Amino acid sequence: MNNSKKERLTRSGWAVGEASDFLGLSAEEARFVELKLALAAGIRRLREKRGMTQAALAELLGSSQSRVAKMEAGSNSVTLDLIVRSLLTIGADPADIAKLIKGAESRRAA
Amino acid sequence: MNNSKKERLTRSGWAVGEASDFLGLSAEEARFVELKLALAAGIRRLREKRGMTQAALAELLGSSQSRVAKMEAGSNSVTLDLIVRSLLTIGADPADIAKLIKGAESRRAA
DNA sequence: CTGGATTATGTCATATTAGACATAAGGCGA
DNA sequence: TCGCCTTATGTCTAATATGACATAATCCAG
Repeated sequence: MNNSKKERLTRSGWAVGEASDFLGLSAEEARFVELKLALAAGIRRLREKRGMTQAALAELLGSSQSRVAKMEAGSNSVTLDLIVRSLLTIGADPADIAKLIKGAESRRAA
Repeated sequence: MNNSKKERLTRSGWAVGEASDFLGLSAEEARFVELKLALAAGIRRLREKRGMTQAALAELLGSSQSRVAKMEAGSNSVTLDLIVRSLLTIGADPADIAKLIKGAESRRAA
């Protein structure tokens, strides 16, 4: 689904507020990516707050350090499922997740 | 990851509030499933509100009726990615999604 | 009840993601 | 600078999800 473009974009330094709609990205796709990035950021934040390394989290998840890295980078090779599961695993509850998602919307107003 | 159990459970008539932790489901897994079900329910609600049929939504999504059905059923053969994408496509914004997720938490208190 | 439309379920082949592993790159203290 | 620890990136194979198709089950107007 035309990944390479998006990938290059989101990968190389996109601020959360503007994975925008100017290339092939439909409005929904853009929103989807932002949402994913917001959650990804949440993982990193929580992980660091707990003083965990990526490797530690990976073990907790039964996954690998590399996947955690990709996850936190919001790489498009990782699914929302994995991200959300991870959030739950490090102790975020649905309310926290909801909050992260709300944060994703309208950083656009800026 | 021990799907059959969960599948049978969630499939055959599980109310949203209690995809609970009594079989193999870890607490996080249970929360994850509930969250997914809540979003799935959101899709159906929105779709019906728009007077769309599953087939119509499917076309809009570039998917198929059967997949939409599975999606709304919260089948574990559908990813959160697809569900969320669908929500965005029928016009839900991040705030709506956040709301749905909040709804998922603690219908447990009952 | 019958028929048309909608939704549910099951099964494929193909595409995408998973964890693993190797290895590079980036701190950072001594 | 040198190591050491952590994070980033790339690439495999196995696992899983995808859309498609077929077909059953529901619903409901007439």
